[in-house]
Amino acid sequence: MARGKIQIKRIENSTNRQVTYSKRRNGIFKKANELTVLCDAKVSIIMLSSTGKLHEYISPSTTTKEFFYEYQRMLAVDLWASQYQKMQEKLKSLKEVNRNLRREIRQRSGQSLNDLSFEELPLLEEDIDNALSIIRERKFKVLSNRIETSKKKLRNAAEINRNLRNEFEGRLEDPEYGLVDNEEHYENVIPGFFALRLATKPAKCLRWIRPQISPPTPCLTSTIAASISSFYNIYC
Amino acid sequence: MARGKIQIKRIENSTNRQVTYSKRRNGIFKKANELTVLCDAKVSIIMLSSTGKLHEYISPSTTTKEFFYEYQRMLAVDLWASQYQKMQEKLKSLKEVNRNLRREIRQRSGQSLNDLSFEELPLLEEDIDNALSIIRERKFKVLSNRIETSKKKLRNAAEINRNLRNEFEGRLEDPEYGLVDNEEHYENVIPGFFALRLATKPAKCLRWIRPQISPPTPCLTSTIAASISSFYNIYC
DNA sequence: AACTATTTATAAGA
DNA sequence: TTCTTATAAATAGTT
Repeated sequence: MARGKIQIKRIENSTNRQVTYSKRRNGIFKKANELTVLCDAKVSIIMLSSTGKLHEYISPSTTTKEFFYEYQRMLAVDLWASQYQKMQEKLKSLKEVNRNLRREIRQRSGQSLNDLSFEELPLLEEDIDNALSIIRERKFKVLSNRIETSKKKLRNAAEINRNLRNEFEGRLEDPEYGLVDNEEHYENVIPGFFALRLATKPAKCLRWIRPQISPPTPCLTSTIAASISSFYNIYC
Repeated sequence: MARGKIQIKRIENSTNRQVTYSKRRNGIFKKANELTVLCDAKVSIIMLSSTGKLHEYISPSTTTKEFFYEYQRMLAVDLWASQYQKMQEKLKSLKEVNRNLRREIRQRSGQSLNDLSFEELPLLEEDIDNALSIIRERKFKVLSNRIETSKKKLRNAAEINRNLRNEFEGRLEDPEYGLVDNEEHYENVIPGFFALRLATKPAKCLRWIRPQISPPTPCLTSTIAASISSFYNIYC
Protein backbone atom coordinates (compact mmCIF):
# COMPACT_ATOMS: atom_id res chain seq x y z
CA MET A 1 0.00 0.00 0.00
CA ALA A 2 2.91 2.19 -0.08
CA ARG A 3 6.21 2.24 -1.76
CA GLY A 4 4.94 -0.62 -3.83
CA LYS A 5 1.98 -2.97 -3.76
CA ILE A 6 2.29 -6.27 -1.86
CA GLN A 7 0.73 -9.67 -2.41
CA ILE A 8 -1.61 -10.77 0.32
CA LYS A 9 0.23 -13.92 1.36
CA ARG A 10 2.29 -14.97 4.33
CA ILE A 11 5.39 -12.80 4.81
CA GLU A 12 8.26 -15.27 5.00
CA ASN A 13 10.78 -12.91 6.60
CA SER A 14 10.12 -13.22 10.30
CA THR A 15 11.19 -9.74 11.29
CA ASN A 16 9.21 -8.21 8.49
CA ARG A 17 6.20 -10.23 9.51
CA GLN A 18 6.49 -9.03 13.08
CA VAL A 19 6.77 -5.42 12.02
CA THR A 20 3.85 -5.64 9.67
CA TYR A 21 1.80 -7.37 12.35
CA SER A 22 2.53 -4.58 14.76
CA LYS A 23 1.72 -1.79 12.32
CA ARG A 24 -1.42 -3.32 10.93
CA ARG A 25 -2.65 -4.35 14.33
CA ASN A 26 -2.52 -0.72 15.42
CA GLY A 27 -4.25 0.24 12.23
CA ILE A 28 -7.10 -2.17 12.85
CA PHE A 29 -7.48 -1.15 16.47
CA LYS A 30 -7.56 2.49 15.43
CA LYS A 31 -10.24 1.76 12.87
CA ALA A 32 -12.18 -0.28 15.43
CA ASN A 33 -12.12 2.61 17.82
CA GLU A 34 -13.27 5.02 15.12
CA LEU A 35 -16.13 2.69 14.30
CA THR A 36 -17.09 2.54 17.95
CA VAL A 37 -17.27 6.30 18.19
CA LEU A 38 -18.70 7.15 14.78
CA CYS A 39 -21.35 4.47 14.65
CA ASP A 40 -22.13 3.94 18.31
CA ALA A 41 -21.19 0.27 17.98
CA LYS A 42 -19.45 -2.20 20.27
CA VAL A 43 -16.44 -4.01 19.01
CA SER A 44 -14.28 -6.76 20.46
CA ILE A 45 -11.09 -7.79 18.72
CA ILE A 46 -8.74 -10.47 19.93
CA MET A 47 -5.54 -11.25 18.09
CA LEU A 48 -3.04 -14.05 18.53
CA SER A 49 0.23 -13.42 16.74
CA SER A 50 2.28 -16.19 15.17
CA THR A 51 4.70 -15.82 18.09
CA GLY A 52 1.85 -16.55 20.49
CA LYS A 53 1.32 -13.05 21.80
CA LEU A 54 -2.19 -11.89 22.56
CA HIS A 55 -3.61 -8.44 21.92
CA GLU A 56 -7.15 -7.30 22.34
CA TYR A 57 -9.31 -4.33 21.66
CA ILE A 58 -12.59 -3.84 23.39
CA SER A 59 -14.88 -0.84 23.01
CA PRO A 60 -14.89 1.39 26.07
CA SER A 61 -17.72 0.90 28.55
CA THR A 62 -17.63 -2.84 28.06
CA THR A 63 -15.65 -5.80 29.35
CA THR A 64 -14.80 -8.84 27.33
CA LYS A 65 -16.89 -10.92 29.70
CA GLU A 66 -20.00 -8.79 29.24
CA PHE A 67 -19.36 -8.74 25.56
CA PHE A 68 -19.39 -12.50 25.34
CA TYR A 69 -22.51 -12.88 27.39
CA GLU A 70 -24.08 -10.53 24.89
CA TYR A 71 -22.61 -12.50 22.03
CA GLN A 72 -24.02 -15.76 23.40
CA ARG A 73 -27.39 -14.22 24.01
CA MET A 74 -27.57 -12.82 20.49
CA LEU A 75 -26.56 -16.01 18.77
CA ALA A 76 -28.44 -18.27 21.17
CA VAL A 77 -25.36 -20.44 20.94
CA ASP A 78 -24.03 -20.90 24.42
CA LEU A 79 -20.32 -21.52 24.08
CA TRP A 80 -20.08 -23.32 27.41
CA ALA A 81 -23.59 -24.57 27.93
CA SER A 82 -23.12 -28.20 27.00
CA GLN A 83 -20.15 -28.67 29.28
CA TYR A 84 -21.88 -26.82 32.06
CA GLN A 85 -25.06 -28.81 31.77
CA LYS A 86 -23.21 -32.11 31.77
CA MET A 87 -21.51 -31.15 34.99
CA GLN A 88 -24.80 -30.12 36.51
CA GLU A 89 -26.36 -33.44 35.65
CA LYS A 90 -23.40 -35.35 37.01
CA LEU A 91 -23.62 -33.39 40.23
CA LYS A 92 -27.29 -34.15 40.55
CA SER A 93 -26.85 -37.87 40.03
CA LEU A 94 -23.94 -37.99 42.44
CA LYS A 95 -26.03 -36.27 45.06
CA GLU A 96 -28.79 -38.78 44.50
CA VAL A 97 -26.33 -41.67 44.87
CA ASN A 98 -24.96 -40.03 47.97
CA ARG A 99 -28.41 -39.76 49.50
CA ASN A 100 -29.15 -43.41 48.82
CA LEU A 101 -25.84 -44.55 50.25
CA ARG A 102 -26.44 -42.56 53.40
CA ARG A 103 -29.90 -44.03 53.74
CA GLU A 104 -28.52 -47.53 53.40
CA ILE A 105 -25.96 -46.84 56.09
CA ARG A 106 -28.61 -45.37 58.35
CA GLN A 107 -30.78 -48.42 57.90
CA ARG A 108 -27.84 -50.71 58.48
CA SER A 109 -27.30 -48.81 61.72
CA GLY A 110 -30.92 -49.26 62.76
CA GLN A 111 -32.11 -45.73 61.90
CA SER A 112 -34.75 -44.60 59.40
CA LEU A 113 -36.36 -48.02 59.53
CA ASN A 114 -39.73 -46.43 58.76
CA ASP A 115 -38.63 -46.15 55.14
CA LEU A 116 -38.44 -49.90 54.88
CA SER A 117 -41.40 -51.95 53.85
CA PHE A 118 -42.75 -54.78 55.92
CA GLU A 119 -41.15 -57.28 53.54
CA GLU A 120 -37.74 -55.57 53.45
CA LEU A 121 -37.16 -55.61 57.18
CA PRO A 122 -36.45 -59.34 57.55
CA LEU A 123 -34.15 -59.20 54.50
CA LEU A 124 -32.15 -56.42 56.10
CA GLU A 125 -32.05 -58.35 59.33
CA GLU A 126 -30.73 -61.43 57.63
CA ASP A 127 -28.15 -59.47 55.69
CA ILE A 128 -26.85 -57.76 58.79
CA ASP A 129 -26.86 -61.01 60.70
CA ASN A 130 -24.65 -62.54 58.01
CA ALA A 131 -22.37 -59.51 58.05
CA LEU A 132 -22.02 -59.81 61.79
CA SER A 133 -20.99 -63.46 61.48
CA ILE A 134 -18.38 -62.59 58.86
CA ILE A 135 -16.99 -59.76 60.95
CA ARG A 136 -16.81 -61.91 64.07
CA GLU A 137 -15.05 -64.65 62.13
CA ARG A 138 -12.64 -62.15 60.70
CA LYS A 139 -11.99 -60.68 64.13
CA PHE A 140 -11.07 -64.03 65.60
CA LYS A 141 -8.92 -64.89 62.61
CA VAL A 142 -6.97 -61.64 62.96
CA LEU A 143 -6.77 -62.31 66.64
CA SER A 144 -5.31 -65.79 66.31
CA ASN A 145 -2.87 -64.58 63.68
CA ARG A 146 -1.64 -62.02 66.15
CA ILE A 147 -1.29 -64.67 68.80
CA GLU A 148 0.66 -66.90 66.44
CA THR A 149 2.96 -64.07 65.47
CA SER A 150 3.54 -63.14 69.08
CA LYS A 151 4.28 -66.72 69.99
CA LYS A 152 6.84 -67.01 67.22
CA LYS A 153 8.52 -63.79 68.19
CA LEU A 154 8.66 -64.88 71.76
CA ARG A 155 10.16 -68.25 70.85
CA ASN A 156 12.69 -66.40 68.77
CA ALA A 157 13.52 -64.07 71.61
CA ALA A 158 13.88 -66.98 73.99
CA GLU A 159 16.21 -68.69 71.56
CA ILE A 160 18.46 -65.64 71.30
CA ASN A 161 18.34 -65.32 75.03
CA ARG A 162 19.47 -68.92 75.45
CA ASN A 163 22.32 -68.40 73.01
CA LEU A 164 23.47 -65.34 74.89
CA ARG A 165 23.33 -67.29 78.09
CA ASN A 166 25.42 -70.06 76.59
CA GLU A 167 27.93 -67.63 75.23
CA PHE A 168 28.18 -65.97 78.59
CA GLU A 169 28.71 -69.29 80.34
CA GLY A 170 31.43 -70.08 77.78
CA ARG A 171 33.16 -66.88 78.66
CA LEU A 172 32.94 -67.60 82.34
CA GLU A 173 34.86 -70.81 81.79
CA ASP A 174 37.38 -68.98 79.65
CA PRO A 175 40.09 -67.46 81.91
CA GLU A 176 40.71 -64.60 79.47
CA TYR A 177 37.36 -62.97 80.35
CA GLY A 178 38.11 -62.62 84.06
CA LEU A 179 36.35 -64.09 87.09
CA VAL A 180 32.74 -64.40 88.13
CA ASP A 181 31.98 -65.82 91.59
CA ASN A 182 28.87 -67.93 91.19
CA GLU A 183 25.60 -68.74 89.54
CA GLU A 184 23.68 -66.22 91.60
CA HIS A 185 25.69 -63.37 90.26
CA TYR A 186 25.09 -64.65 86.80
CA GLU A 187 21.35 -64.62 87.43
CA ASN A 188 21.57 -60.92 88.14
CA VAL A 189 23.41 -60.18 84.94
CA ILE A 190 21.03 -61.97 82.61
CA PRO A 191 17.53 -61.60 84.02
CA GLY A 192 15.01 -64.36 83.92
CA PHE A 193 12.92 -64.18 80.82
CA PHE A 194 9.35 -63.08 81.46
CA ALA A 195 6.68 -65.63 80.91
CA LEU A 196 3.80 -65.22 78.55
CA ARG A 197 1.26 -67.96 78.54
CA LEU A 198 -1.00 -68.26 75.55
CA ALA A 199 -3.91 -70.63 75.30
CA THR A 200 -5.90 -71.60 72.23
CA LYS A 201 -9.05 -69.70 73.08
CA PRO A 202 -8.34 -66.00 72.82
CA ALA A 203 -10.75 -64.43 75.27
CA LYS A 204 -9.82 -64.44 78.95
CA CYS A 205 -6.77 -66.57 78.30
CA LEU A 206 -3.89 -64.21 77.91
CA ARG A 207 -1.81 -63.70 81.00
CA TRP A 208 1.19 -61.53 81.08
CA ILE A 209 3.52 -62.09 83.98
CA ARG A 210 5.83 -59.15 84.19
CA PRO A 211 9.56 -59.86 84.49
CA GLN A 212 10.71 -59.61 88.03
CA ILE A 213 14.13 -58.25 87.26
CA SER A 214 14.38 -55.16 85.17
CA PRO A 215 15.36 -54.10 82.59
CA PRO A 216 13.80 -56.80 80.51
CA THR A 217 15.85 -58.60 77.92
CA PRO A 218 16.46 -56.43 74.87
CA CYS A 219 15.52 -59.30 72.56
CA LEU A 220 11.83 -58.52 73.03
CA THR A 221 11.25 -55.35 71.10
CA SER A 222 8.82 -52.68 72.14
CA THR A 223 6.73 -53.41 69.06
CA ILE A 224 5.92 -56.88 70.25
CA ALA A 225 5.27 -55.61 73.72
CA ALA A 226 2.90 -52.97 72.37
CA SER A 227 0.98 -55.40 70.26
CA ILE A 228 0.58 -57.79 73.14
CA SER A 229 -0.46 -54.92 75.33
CA SER A 230 -3.18 -53.73 72.97
CA PHE A 231 -4.27 -57.30 72.48
CA TYR A 232 -4.51 -57.65 76.21
CA ASN A 233 -6.50 -54.44 76.60
CA ILE A 234 -9.04 -55.46 74.05
CA TYR A 235 -9.64 -59.06 74.83
CA CYS A 236 -8.79 -59.63 78.45
CA MET B 1 -11.28 10.52 4.80
CA ALA B 2 -12.34 11.37 1.43
CA ARG B 3 -14.20 14.30 -0.09
CA GLY B 4 -13.47 16.02 3.16
CA LYS B 5 -12.11 15.10 6.55
CA ILE B 6 -14.55 14.06 9.28
CA GLN B 7 -14.48 14.43 13.05
CA ILE B 8 -14.28 11.19 14.95
CA LYS B 9 -17.53 11.55 16.89
CA ARG B 10 -20.92 9.91 16.77
CA ILE B 11 -22.68 10.41 13.43
CA GLU B 12 -26.07 11.87 14.30
CA ASN B 13 -27.76 11.10 11.00
CA SER B 14 -29.02 7.57 11.44
CA THR B 15 -28.88 6.54 7.81
CA ASN B 16 -25.42 7.96 7.46
CA ARG B 17 -24.34 6.14 10.57
CA GLN B 18 -25.66 2.87 9.23
CA VAL B 19 -23.91 3.31 5.92
CA THR B 20 -20.64 4.25 7.51
CA TYR B 21 -20.92 1.29 9.89
CA SER B 22 -21.39 -1.04 6.98
CA LYS B 23 -18.53 0.35 4.93
CA ARG B 24 -16.04 0.55 7.75
CA ARG B 25 -17.01 -2.85 9.08
CA ASN B 26 -16.11 -4.42 5.77
CA GLY B 27 -12.90 -2.42 5.77
CA ILE B 28 -11.92 -3.76 9.17
CA PHE B 29 -12.83 -7.34 8.30
CA LYS B 30 -10.78 -7.06 5.14
CA LYS B 31 -7.82 -5.72 7.09
CA ALA B 32 -8.26 -8.48 9.64
CA ASN B 33 -8.17 -11.09 6.95
CA GLU B 34 -5.07 -9.54 5.40
CA LEU B 35 -3.40 -9.61 8.79
CA THR B 36 -4.34 -13.25 9.22
CA VAL B 37 -2.72 -14.15 5.91
CA LEU B 38 0.28 -11.83 5.93
CA CYS B 39 1.34 -12.38 9.52
CA ASP B 40 0.09 -15.88 10.22
CA ALA B 41 -2.03 -14.58 13.07
CA LYS B 42 -5.43 -15.47 14.41
CA VAL B 43 -8.05 -12.80 14.74
CA SER B 44 -11.51 -12.73 16.19
CA ILE B 45 -13.71 -9.70 15.75
CA ILE B 46 -17.22 -9.34 17.05
CA MET B 47 -19.27 -6.22 16.41
CA LEU B 48 -22.60 -5.12 17.77
CA SER B 49 -24.12 -2.27 15.82
CA SER B 50 -26.23 0.46 17.42
CA THR B 51 -29.27 -1.21 15.88
CA GLY B 52 -28.42 -4.41 17.73
CA LYS B 53 -27.11 -6.41 14.81
CA LEU B 54 -24.19 -8.74 15.32
CA HIS B 55 -21.35 -9.35 12.91
CA GLU B 56 -18.26 -11.39 13.44
CA TYR B 57 -15.02 -12.19 11.77
CA ILE B 58 -12.98 -15.19 12.76
CA SER B 59 -9.74 -16.33 11.12
CA PRO B 60 -10.18 -19.45 9.03
CA SER B 61 -9.31 -22.77 10.70
CA THR B 62 -10.68 -21.60 14.03
CA THR B 63 -14.02 -21.38 15.77
CA THR B 64 -15.04 -18.65 18.13
CA LYS B 65 -15.32 -21.26 20.89
CA GLU B 66 -11.78 -22.52 20.41
CA PHE B 67 -10.62 -18.99 20.13
CA PHE B 68 -12.03 -18.08 23.50
CA TYR B 69 -10.65 -21.14 25.20
CA GLU B 70 -7.28 -20.00 23.89
CA TYR B 71 -7.98 -16.46 25.05
CA GLN B 72 -8.82 -17.65 28.53
CA ARG B 73 -5.78 -19.86 28.69
CA MET B 74 -3.45 -17.06 27.58
CA LEU B 75 -4.79 -14.46 29.96
CA ALA B 76 -5.18 -16.90 32.82
CA VAL B 77 -8.31 -14.90 33.53
CA ASP B 78 -11.01 -17.41 32.99
CA LEU B 79 -14.20 -15.65 32.06
CA TRP B 80 -16.31 -18.42 33.52
CA ALA B 81 -13.72 -20.04 35.71
CA SER B 82 -15.03 -19.40 39.18
CA GLN B 83 -18.38 -21.01 38.60
CA TYR B 84 -16.87 -23.81 36.61
CA GLN B 85 -14.16 -24.59 39.11
CA LYS B 86 -16.57 -24.58 42.02
CA MET B 87 -18.61 -27.21 40.24
CA GLN B 88 -15.54 -29.25 39.51
CA GLU B 89 -14.49 -29.19 43.17
CA LYS B 90 -17.96 -30.08 44.30
CA LEU B 91 -17.98 -33.03 41.91
CA LYS B 92 -14.64 -34.22 43.20
CA SER B 93 -15.58 -34.02 46.84
CA LEU B 94 -18.91 -35.73 46.22
CA LYS B 95 -17.12 -38.58 44.49
CA GLU B 96 -14.76 -38.89 47.44
CA VAL B 97 -17.65 -38.88 49.90
CA ASN B 98 -19.47 -41.50 47.87
CA ARG B 99 -16.38 -43.69 47.78
CA ASN B 100 -16.16 -43.54 51.56
CA LEU B 101 -19.84 -44.26 51.98
CA ARG B 102 -19.52 -47.29 49.73
CA ARG B 103 -16.57 -48.54 51.73
CA GLU B 104 -18.54 -48.16 54.94
CA ILE B 105 -21.40 -50.16 53.46
CA ARG B 106 -19.01 -52.84 52.26
CA GLN B 107 -17.49 -53.12 55.70
CA ARG B 108 -20.91 -53.22 57.29
CA SER B 109 -21.67 -56.10 54.93
CA GLY B 110 -18.53 -57.96 55.94
CA GLN B 111 -16.44 -57.09 52.87
CA SER B 112 -13.18 -55.16 52.59
CA LEU B 113 -12.43 -55.94 56.22
CA ASN B 114 -8.70 -55.84 55.44
CA ASP B 115 -8.93 -52.05 55.42
CA LEU B 116 -9.90 -52.07 59.07
CA SER B 117 -7.30 -51.93 61.78
CA PHE B 118 -7.08 -54.48 64.53
CA GLU B 119 -8.65 -52.00 66.94
CA GLU B 120 -11.48 -50.98 64.62
CA LEU B 121 -12.85 -54.47 64.07
CA PRO B 122 -14.42 -54.93 67.50
CA LEU B 123 -15.95 -51.45 67.30
CA LEU B 124 -17.57 -52.32 63.99
CA GLU B 125 -18.77 -55.59 65.44
CA GLU B 126 -20.37 -53.88 68.39
CA ASP B 127 -22.00 -51.25 66.20
CA ILE B 128 -23.50 -53.85 63.91
CA ASP B 129 -24.60 -55.95 66.83
CA ASN B 130 -26.50 -52.96 68.19
CA ALA B 131 -28.01 -52.25 64.80
CA LEU B 132 -29.16 -55.84 64.56
CA SER B 133 -30.90 -55.60 67.92
CA ILE B 134 -32.68 -52.41 66.88
CA ILE B 135 -33.76 -53.91 63.58
CA ARG B 136 -35.07 -57.07 65.26
CA GLU B 137 -36.96 -55.00 67.78
CA ARG B 138 -38.42 -52.89 65.02
CA LYS B 139 -39.36 -55.96 63.05
CA PHE B 140 -41.30 -57.44 65.91
CA LYS B 141 -42.96 -54.14 66.64
CA VAL B 142 -44.11 -53.77 63.04
CA LEU B 143 -45.20 -57.35 63.17
CA SER B 144 -47.35 -56.95 66.23
CA ASN B 145 -48.83 -53.73 64.85
CA ARG B 146 -49.87 -55.67 61.79
CA ILE B 147 -51.40 -58.36 63.91
CA GLU B 148 -53.30 -55.76 65.91
CA THR B 149 -54.55 -54.09 62.75
CA SER B 150 -55.61 -57.36 61.25
CA LYS B 151 -57.41 -58.33 64.40
CA LYS B 152 -59.31 -55.05 64.43
CA LYS B 153 -60.25 -55.35 60.80
CA LEU B 154 -61.41 -58.87 61.35
CA ARG B 155 -63.50 -57.85 64.34
CA ASN B 156 -64.96 -55.07 62.24
CA ALA B 157 -65.74 -57.46 59.42
CA ALA B 158 -67.36 -59.86 61.82
CA GLU B 159 -69.46 -57.04 63.24
CA ILE B 160 -70.69 -56.03 59.80
CA ASN B 161 -71.34 -59.64 59.03
CA ARG B 162 -73.40 -60.00 62.17
CA ASN B 163 -75.42 -56.91 61.33
CA LEU B 164 -76.14 -58.19 57.86
CA ARG B 165 -77.23 -61.46 59.34
CA ASN B 166 -79.55 -59.67 61.73
CA GLU B 167 -80.99 -57.52 58.99
CA PHE B 168 -81.53 -60.56 56.86
CA GLU B 169 -83.26 -62.35 59.71
CA GLY B 170 -85.39 -59.27 60.20
CA ARG B 171 -86.42 -59.37 56.59
CA LEU B 172 -87.23 -63.04 56.83
CA GLU B 173 -89.70 -62.22 59.58
CA ASP B 174 -91.10 -59.32 57.57
CA PRO B 175 -93.77 -60.63 55.15
CA GLU B 176 -93.07 -57.84 52.66
CA TYR B 177 -89.74 -59.36 51.70
CA GLY B 178 -91.10 -62.72 50.61
CA LEU B 179 -90.44 -66.19 51.98
CA VAL B 180 -87.33 -68.14 52.87
CA ASP B 181 -87.68 -71.79 53.90
CA ASN B 182 -85.19 -72.40 56.64
CA GLU B 183 -81.91 -71.70 58.35
CA GLU B 184 -79.96 -73.99 56.04
CA HIS B 185 -80.78 -71.95 52.99
CA TYR B 186 -79.74 -68.90 54.87
CA GLU B 187 -76.37 -70.49 55.61
CA ASN B 188 -75.77 -70.81 51.91
CA VAL B 189 -76.46 -67.17 51.25
CA ILE B 190 -74.17 -65.86 53.93
CA PRO B 191 -71.26 -68.25 54.21
CA GLY B 192 -69.54 -69.09 57.48
CA PHE B 193 -66.89 -66.60 58.25
CA PHE B 194 -63.36 -67.99 57.92
CA ALA B 195 -61.36 -68.33 61.06
CA LEU B 196 -58.08 -66.67 61.76
CA ARG B 197 -56.42 -67.47 65.02
CA LEU B 198 -53.79 -65.10 66.28
CA ALA B 199 -51.61 -65.73 69.32
CA THR B 200 -49.33 -63.28 71.16
CA LYS B 201 -46.02 -64.68 69.99
CA PRO B 202 -45.63 -63.94 66.31
CA ALA B 203 -43.37 -66.71 65.10
CA LYS B 204 -44.94 -70.09 64.49
CA CYS B 205 -48.22 -68.90 65.88
CA LEU B 206 -50.21 -67.68 62.95
CA ARG B 207 -52.55 -70.20 61.52
CA TRP B 208 -54.83 -69.50 58.68
CA ILE B 209 -57.70 -71.88 58.29
CA ARG B 210 -59.14 -71.42 54.84
CA PRO B 211 -62.89 -70.88 54.63
CA GLN B 212 -64.72 -74.01 53.72
CA ILE B 213 -67.47 -72.35 51.80
CA SER B 214 -66.49 -70.11 48.94
CA PRO B 215 -66.65 -67.28 47.98
CA PRO B 216 -65.53 -65.76 51.27
CA THR B 217 -67.44 -62.91 52.77
CA PRO B 218 -66.93 -59.64 50.87
CA CYS B 219 -66.36 -57.78 54.11
CA LEU B 220 -62.74 -58.97 54.21
CA THR B 221 -60.99 -57.01 51.48
CA SER B 222 -58.25 -58.47 49.34
CA THR B 223 -55.79 -56.01 50.92
CA ILE B 224 -56.21 -57.56 54.31
CA ALA B 225 -55.99 -61.00 52.83
CA ALA B 226 -52.79 -60.12 51.03
CA SER B 227 -51.16 -58.63 54.10
CA ILE B 228 -52.02 -61.66 56.14
CA SER B 229 -50.71 -63.85 53.38
CA SER B 230 -47.36 -62.10 53.17
CA PHE B 231 -47.19 -62.06 56.93
CA TYR B 232 -47.77 -65.78 56.90
CA ASN B 233 -45.12 -66.38 54.25
CA ILE B 234 -42.50 -64.49 56.16
CA TYR B 235 -43.09 -65.64 59.69
CA CYS B 236 -44.65 -69.06 59.55
C1' DA C 1 -24.46 0.17 -5.22
C1' DA C 2 -21.07 2.96 -7.82
C1' DC C 3 -18.06 6.87 -8.25
C1' DT C 4 -14.17 9.62 -6.99
C1' DA C 5 -11.76 13.28 -4.56
C1' DT C 6 -9.45 13.05 -0.72
C1' DT C 7 -7.80 11.16 3.52
C1' DT C 8 -5.58 7.50 5.75
C1' DA C 9 -2.74 3.45 6.14
C1' DT C 10 1.38 1.52 5.43
C1' DA C 11 5.82 -0.75 2.92
C1' DA C 12 10.23 0.11 2.61
C1' DG C 13 13.99 2.50 3.99
C1' DA C 14 16.51 5.13 7.47
C1' DT D 1 10.92 0.54 18.02
C1' DT D 2 10.01 4.94 15.67
C1' DC D 3 10.19 8.27 11.84
C1' DT D 4 9.79 9.29 7.03
C1' DT D 5 7.59 9.30 2.75
C1' DA D 6 5.97 7.57 -1.59
C1' DT D 7 2.25 5.19 -2.70
C1' DA D 8 -1.69 1.90 -2.06
C1' DA D 9 -6.01 1.52 0.05
C1' DA D 10 -10.03 3.19 2.37
C1' DT D 11 -13.76 5.93 2.44
C1' DA D 12 -17.08 10.50 2.83
C1' DG D 13 -19.93 12.58 0.20
C1' DT D 14 -22.20 12.46 -4.02
C1' DT D 15 -24.92 10.36 -7.72
